[in-house]
Amino acid sequence: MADFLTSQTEDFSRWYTEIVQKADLADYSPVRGCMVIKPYGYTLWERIRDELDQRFKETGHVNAYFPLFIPMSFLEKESDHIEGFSPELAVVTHGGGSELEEPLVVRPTSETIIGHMYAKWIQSYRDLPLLINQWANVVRWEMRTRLFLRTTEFLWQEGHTAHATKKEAEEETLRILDLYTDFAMNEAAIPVLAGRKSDSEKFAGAVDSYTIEAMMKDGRALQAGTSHFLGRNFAEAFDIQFLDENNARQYVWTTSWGISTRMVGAVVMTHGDDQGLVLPPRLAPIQVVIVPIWRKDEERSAVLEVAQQIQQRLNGLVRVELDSREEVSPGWKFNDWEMRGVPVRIEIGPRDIAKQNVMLARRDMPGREGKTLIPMAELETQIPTLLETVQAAIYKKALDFRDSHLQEVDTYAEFREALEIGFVRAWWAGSTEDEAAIKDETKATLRCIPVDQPGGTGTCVYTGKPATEMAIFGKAY
RNA sequence: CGGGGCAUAGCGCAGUUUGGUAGCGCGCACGGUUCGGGUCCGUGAGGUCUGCGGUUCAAAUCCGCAUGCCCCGACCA
Repeated sequence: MADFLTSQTEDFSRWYTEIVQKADLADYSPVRGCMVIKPYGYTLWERIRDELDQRFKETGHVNAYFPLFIPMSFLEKESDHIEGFSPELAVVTHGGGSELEEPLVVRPTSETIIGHMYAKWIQSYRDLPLLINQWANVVRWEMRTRLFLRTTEFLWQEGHTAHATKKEAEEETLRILDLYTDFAMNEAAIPVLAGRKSDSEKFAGAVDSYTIEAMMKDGRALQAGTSHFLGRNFAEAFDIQFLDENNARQYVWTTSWGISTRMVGAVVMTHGDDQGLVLPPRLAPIQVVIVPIWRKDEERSAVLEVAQQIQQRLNGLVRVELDSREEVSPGWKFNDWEMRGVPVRIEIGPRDIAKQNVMLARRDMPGREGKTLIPMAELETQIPTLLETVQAAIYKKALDFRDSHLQEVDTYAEFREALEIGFVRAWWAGSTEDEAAIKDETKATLRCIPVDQPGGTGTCVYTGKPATEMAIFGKAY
């Protein structure tokens, strides 16, 4: 195995920390809990951002930008909201050399300031629905941080919508949940469980929170995106009212939803292996890398010339890069690009040029079995197909892993045993206190009550009461 | 914020027990060699030993305080 990287089985969490740094995704900053996202990691985030943004636009949303600073008093207007966030707020008390009259909060999320503005902007039912998203940084003062998974400052998008009816707002909440699910599966190749959060796990200020839960390669759960139905909580707190068709004053119904740079961590921990990152082709900053191989000087220019031709032919078709570095050997480059998770590698040397072939190597199938020799003429047709094949293959692999680590159980004894392996699905009719007790006893939390239910009834795995829903439990990040 | 650990070259570490002029591997620079799965050899650059204070003829080493980071618990996208 690779001796430059701790293996996943030896210490998964160490593997994660090492690969994030070695693959140049991110680096630690001088400020506690913060990270620098390096160009390769940021490009990956840009790919995530662009795909999501396109989906938001397709569903009628527009982007705007709201300020970083929020008056402290705004957060206090919604009691659950301030209670949930106050322990993790960064507060600015001084500006321009003197103490501020009212402290400013660095946004942990923007419901309040957006609520304030929506109250101004919304007058009539004709102003609704209002569908705005923003791409922003937010700050939450976390106790324990990990690169991408939980940092003091992180990047995300937060959508904030206002609707005339409860039904519309609930539909919006679920539409976004579907959108997130679709993104996770089709772009990030991450199978997720979409469902509702329990009361104890839901967003501070929400009526209902929905989540997409992903399983990492160590069997632990990662909340990869959330969509909240906020009811009229923020509408009442910020007095967001409109006149309906009958000239009656009504409060709006709002939603909010977000996906953050944590998604980068989800990609890393879903697909990575002992050689390093394995990136899904649709999100990979570099989809194809060309590694030229030569022995003698006279071969060098010939090989490089063909390699450049290949690059030009593929340019525009896929994201391709030519590695013409002379100070490292081809073998070194193979390992280097595998560590960085590039989905497909083209190897081209004098032998191939003589026969007008190129060697293709798949990142998801290390070693010889992932290599295919193809005629050079077929590059334009074979490469895009191969990328889609790899995309499908890594999704299948992740899905098989998830399914083989998710067990359905009837008894609490089985429940505890199954948690050692991964997720548990069980009938559930417990209370918030029961959830807390389970967490004490097993360290597992209720991840979600899946949208897709088997139907029928059963017996609650913990309380023994009759249950109408099944829930997913797991140990979470 | 509670419990534990660590801080020495860009990175990973030894040296600290028993105080005596700073060392190894990787990386980096240069030269050569190699190149179809992390080549090999040589030369070289690089350190207020986290900070402040104390003990001592002498401190990376002993003592005190401070700071930062990592791991384990309570909170979280």
